[in-house]
Amino acid sequence: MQGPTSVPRATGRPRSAAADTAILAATREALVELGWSKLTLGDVATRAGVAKTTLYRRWAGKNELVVDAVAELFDELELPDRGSLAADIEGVVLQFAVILARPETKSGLMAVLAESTRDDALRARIRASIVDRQKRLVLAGRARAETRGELAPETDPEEAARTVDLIFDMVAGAVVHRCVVSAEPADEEWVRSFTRVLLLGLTSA
Amino acid sequence: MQGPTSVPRATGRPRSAAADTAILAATREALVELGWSKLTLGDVATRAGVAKTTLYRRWAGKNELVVDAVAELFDELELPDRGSLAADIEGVVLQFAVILARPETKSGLMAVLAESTRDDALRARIRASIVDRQKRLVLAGRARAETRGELAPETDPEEAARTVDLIFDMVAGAVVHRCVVSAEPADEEWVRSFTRVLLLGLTSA
DNA sequence: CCATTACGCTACGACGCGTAGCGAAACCAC
DNA sequence: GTGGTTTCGCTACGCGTCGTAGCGTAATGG
Repeated sequence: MQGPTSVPRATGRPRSAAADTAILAATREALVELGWSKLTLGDVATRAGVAKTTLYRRWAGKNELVVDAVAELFDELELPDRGSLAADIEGVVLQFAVILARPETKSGLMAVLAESTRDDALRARIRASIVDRQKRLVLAGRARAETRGELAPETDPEEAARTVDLIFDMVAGAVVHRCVVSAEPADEEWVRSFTRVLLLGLTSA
Repeated sequence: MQGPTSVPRATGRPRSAAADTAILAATREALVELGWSKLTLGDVATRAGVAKTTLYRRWAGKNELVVDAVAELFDELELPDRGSLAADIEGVVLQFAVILARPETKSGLMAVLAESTRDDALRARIRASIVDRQKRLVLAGRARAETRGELAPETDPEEAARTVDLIFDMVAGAVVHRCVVSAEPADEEWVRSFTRVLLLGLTSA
């Protein structure tokens, strides 16, 4: 999912990897300054120092380009061991909030999500590049909590999958809504309150 | 917040109210068929049977038009008394999910939210027309639960406001994420699971 | 050296945007 | 009625972006 058409030809002049990174960086820069609707591919090409045609040879359009540009922002998410399930969740939620606080993340992610409601291929690309990629955090956190004895190991795999999806919807949904719609900072205090409600709801079973 | 410039002139030809409703309906229809980015104001005007200039006399642009068109969709939300707090929440969450399942709601709402990240005036319009307008449901549900004795009355008004905001972020965020990002139906089973976690988290205080 | 592919550049038609100008229509005050 | 005022439908226009085609050049491998 990284980059455009990831099929390297055996012969001929190879594609410039530097151009890829320059284009994606220029896209994020343009997202910050212009937002989604005023972002033009010609402007991105100029910022990146490449020709507009080069951009069109690698990406089909605005949507695909922005998905790749935004996806890289989420790769820095980690799940450091903070000793308890509550602390682990607070940590990763706070990281998520920091990334979402950036204007390029908000503008880009929301816009491609809006487009994905009428474009199944785009939605699949988003899921593969961003959503499913980060669901690993939920799985890792659950596994770590089970080894600590904080959570009972789930026997039914289908039920476990449903729970993971529910947690992901609740965490990502609440943080996005807080940052984008309510437009107020998801700071430590808010994250603590949210984590407390979530964890109490999950463990009071 | 209803309609465009809500200052009726004392003299002169009055603005056609039928044109307003026709334009908003045409906007929703175009959102279903074309989505946000391919929606053009010329096309909307043709569908509504009005001139393009008439449209520009009432709305400043695509953003404001779609906000008003989408806001009407949420006005049908109600909070019928179902006997218990859990049932009340399940009912309103399910209504919310039904509205969000419509393609015009998903495409329109997500798009204007994306634009609002770079436009403070638009964000204010969204909050006034949609978000704050529906926060009444949370307040009504809490009040009803207090009279039932299911919830202890909150004494600190500031703490109460924070709790209402948190609940709203969790409910709206989770449903939106489920419908738009996960792209799976927020059916009765999912709503029951979600409500159970939310309610247990809130009442285990 | 030659085939192959990527690159930069220019130019082009197509299309939506947002506005200006016009005559006709609908309303109110007198 | 009559005049003043505002809206409406229509046409036309300049502007900017889109996405593509064509060309010569640069970079790789056989």
